[in-house]
Amino acid sequence: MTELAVFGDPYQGARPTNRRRGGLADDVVLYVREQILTGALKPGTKIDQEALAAALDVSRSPIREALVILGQEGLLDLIPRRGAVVADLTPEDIVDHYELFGVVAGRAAAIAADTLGEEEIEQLRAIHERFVDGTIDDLSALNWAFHRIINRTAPRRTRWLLRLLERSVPADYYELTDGWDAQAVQHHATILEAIVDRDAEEARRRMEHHLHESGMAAVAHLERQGFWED
Amino acid sequence: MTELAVFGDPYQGARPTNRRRGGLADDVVLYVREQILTGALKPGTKIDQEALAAALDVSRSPIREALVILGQEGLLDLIPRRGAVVADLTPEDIVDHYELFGVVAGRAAAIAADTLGEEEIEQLRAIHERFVDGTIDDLSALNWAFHRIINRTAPRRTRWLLRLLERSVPADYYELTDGWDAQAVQHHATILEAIVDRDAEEARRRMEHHLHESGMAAVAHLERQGFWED
DNA sequence: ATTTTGAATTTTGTATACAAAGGTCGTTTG
DNA sequence: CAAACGACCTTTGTATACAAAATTCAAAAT
Repeated sequence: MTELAVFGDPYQGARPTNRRRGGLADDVVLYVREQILTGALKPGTKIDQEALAAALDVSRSPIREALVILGQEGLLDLIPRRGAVVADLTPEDIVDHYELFGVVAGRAAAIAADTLGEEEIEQLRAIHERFVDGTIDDLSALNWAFHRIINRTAPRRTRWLLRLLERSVPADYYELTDGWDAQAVQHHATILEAIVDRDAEEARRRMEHHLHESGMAAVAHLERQGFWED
Repeated sequence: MTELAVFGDPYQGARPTNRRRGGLADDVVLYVREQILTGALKPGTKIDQEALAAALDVSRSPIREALVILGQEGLLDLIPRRGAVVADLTPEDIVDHYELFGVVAGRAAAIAADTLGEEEIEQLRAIHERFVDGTIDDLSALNWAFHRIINRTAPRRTRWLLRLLERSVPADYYELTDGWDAQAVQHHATILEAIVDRDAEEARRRMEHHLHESGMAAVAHLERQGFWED
């Protein structure tokens, strides 16, 4: 019943971390995004290109490309001729972001309920079961794997948007919140159930709810971390 | 009944065209995006940075920044160390994109139904009426103004996403499709009605439907234009 | 004839140089 | 004393230069 990984773990897959190295700009993006999402860089802070370049020991070329990317993600405000400033990121923004995440992931879940193959549903169930007893594996990876299977079936543009929404928000942080796993297990169970029942609308609603709650957890976590202090 | 524009037309507002000039990169983005969305640049075509720089008479610095932006928008695939390629843009992609547009704009409409002030609803009605007889004004501008009022009330992150979805897709094109106006008028009427009734769920459904149909119109238009020929 | 190999060439990614707009701060002027 | 001005310095935006990876293409090998 639990044997299904013919070619290894079904969730072996390449999480962004493993993704092939691009240029220096990617490193800069990762670094600055981390700084922003951990609260090290407060909203309103101006990004000094020269200083950042010196700190990371690269030239301004990759720095500028990174700033453009972060600007597109909404983490920086790029004001022509006067540089980049860390964008506001209020609790309302986080909640809103997760709400958007919800409607898009909800769409993916609805599609998954309609189109997921039996084998894939079996994979989903297996991952979920591992998630339930939660001792053997890295929970964060299992969580990711669960959503991955659902999102894989979504059309291309939807997958693109999901990736975008996934990275421009604090993640992997709230997952450590005490009690989050228990809640997530419950949510996943209900989502899985709806998918098994081929009930697309229900799958959508439950996924939206799951992400709504995740947003609340993220806000709570950030507040606890003092993200909005000072 | 039709007088309400105290400070001029309620839809005088700054459409992206009027928006303040950034750097050269913005021009390049506009140019390349146009080329892609009109079909002048076919999917799979490689972008020669040097050639593009020469054609637009700028250096490669703004070119590269533009390519990064278009990559984030999903119009280009940026492959490290081997350049940018025009991304696939199939009918399914267009439909999917408008579907996403639908769920996000639907969220905005639901919020609008709950939070729009009476004066704003009055503005909406006025714009809609001008849209109905459709002779005096630029229909595209009125359409834009209608959605603008609804979207203005949405929270920041939602507005950000709407802007993103708006520009990375063929627009202002399908609007010229014969019969589109009539359909749009009907849709707008039903949306307005739901908002007046403060029926958030109905407003959401109707907005989703509106954008679904818009997507179909966009695909039909592109097909008619020979976007997918050759 | 097809594949392989390896210089020559092109093209990308990064660093540096330069011009112009923005910001600073002291002085002047009302 | 406050506001306005302007010379000076900083920082951005753009262009150019350079190093390294990728592509090309012709000759060699199977």
